[in-house]
Amino acid sequence: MTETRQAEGTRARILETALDLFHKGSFKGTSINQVVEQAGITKGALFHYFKGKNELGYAVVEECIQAQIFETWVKPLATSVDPISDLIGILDHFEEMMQEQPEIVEYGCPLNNLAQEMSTQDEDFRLRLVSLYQQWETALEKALRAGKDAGTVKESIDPEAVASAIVALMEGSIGLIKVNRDRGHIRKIDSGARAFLELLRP
Amino acid sequence: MTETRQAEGTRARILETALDLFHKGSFKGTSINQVVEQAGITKGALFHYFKGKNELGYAVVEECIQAQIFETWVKPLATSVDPISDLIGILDHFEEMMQEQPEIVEYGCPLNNLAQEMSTQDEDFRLRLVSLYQQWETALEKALRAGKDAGTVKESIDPEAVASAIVALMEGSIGLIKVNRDRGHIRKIDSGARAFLELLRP
DNA sequence: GATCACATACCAACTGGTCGGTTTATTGTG
DNA sequence: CACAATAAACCGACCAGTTGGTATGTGATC
Repeated sequence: MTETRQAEGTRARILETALDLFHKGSFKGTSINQVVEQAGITKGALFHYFKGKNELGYAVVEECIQAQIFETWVKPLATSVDPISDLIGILDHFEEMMQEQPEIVEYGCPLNNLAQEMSTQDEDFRLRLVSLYQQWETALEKALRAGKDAGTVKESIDPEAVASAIVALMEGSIGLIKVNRDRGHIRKIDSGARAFLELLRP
Repeated sequence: MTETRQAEGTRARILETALDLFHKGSFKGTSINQVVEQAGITKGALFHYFKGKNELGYAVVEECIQAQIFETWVKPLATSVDPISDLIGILDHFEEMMQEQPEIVEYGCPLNNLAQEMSTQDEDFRLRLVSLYQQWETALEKALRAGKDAGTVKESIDPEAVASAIVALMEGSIGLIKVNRDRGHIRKIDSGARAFLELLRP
């Protein structure tokens, strides 16, 4: 209501800004001052909502990144009986997104970025990050099992192992795309990932 | 000969120390003072050999990491006619290493760590990092082609695309292991990667 | 009048980097 | 061979700027 004080609005803007900066830069590489400046608030406001920089990071993981992973990787597979087709559908969606909002793709996967940077440095970060990976893998594993039952996935595969291999393949591919910015190379990586997924068909 | 001055010895020790710290920590996360302290030298010595922190980083990539990638990923495949078996051999070798020198595995792939952290932040870093990935992919592509000729690799695959998919799978897997430190999970990731590779056999 | 939602001023610690200087090795010259 | 001249190797105090974090204040709301 009031325009000066808006409780949750400020907190949300801090979170949103922090996610953006942590994604385009890194956790250690972005300063609290940067977050404060870009969010258009003050340090007092930030420390009012978060105990410190780390706590802000934890909140970004638990609230923002968790939602992103759920939206793009868990939800689309929730009721899948043909996970390979659905995964390829997600890749198609990425390619569309790359033209509309290139930054989202250019700067890699927020989850992987933070995980690779912070998991060896801070156990509290690590625990929260593994939890997200867990959700992702579980969703895949379930979908692979359903696919096996429906006959859309090769009988011989182990859903648990292949689920984590798919996560590895996805994160690895997104990471490679981030480094090889060249469009030609991106297409190569993309078709490589697709080729691997196709091998899971019966 | 002399014990106080040893020219290349000092430079090598700086490089070695920087690689260690950049690997266990990160580039932005480690300070020049840390490098100086752990190497047992002084700031003057460091800036005598390297123009700045970035130049030190470039040298670490071009001299240290390049050598590591060549040793573990390029050389073993140089004359391969059965790349899948040889790749699985490399994975076996990793498992042995995990018990002797756990740190090398715990902290992930130095190339990927640096690439994910720095490629979006510094173009000079990125260029040097893509060059290493290029060498890796080329070695794989060549081996896959040889495998196809020798009948040890499925005819239908595109060596170029699959080469980058294998790099993605490896980097992704190493990344996941770094986050999921649990031994059980590590074995799951490992067998997932192996399963994917096996699918490339005829 | 207490509490919430911020704002402002400030701090010690640390950052990458510089600078003047000293010590040692190499090299040209007689 | 001596010896001076030059260059390379190295030292450590110092710098301005930035870091994450704090202490105190202020105006609105319950």
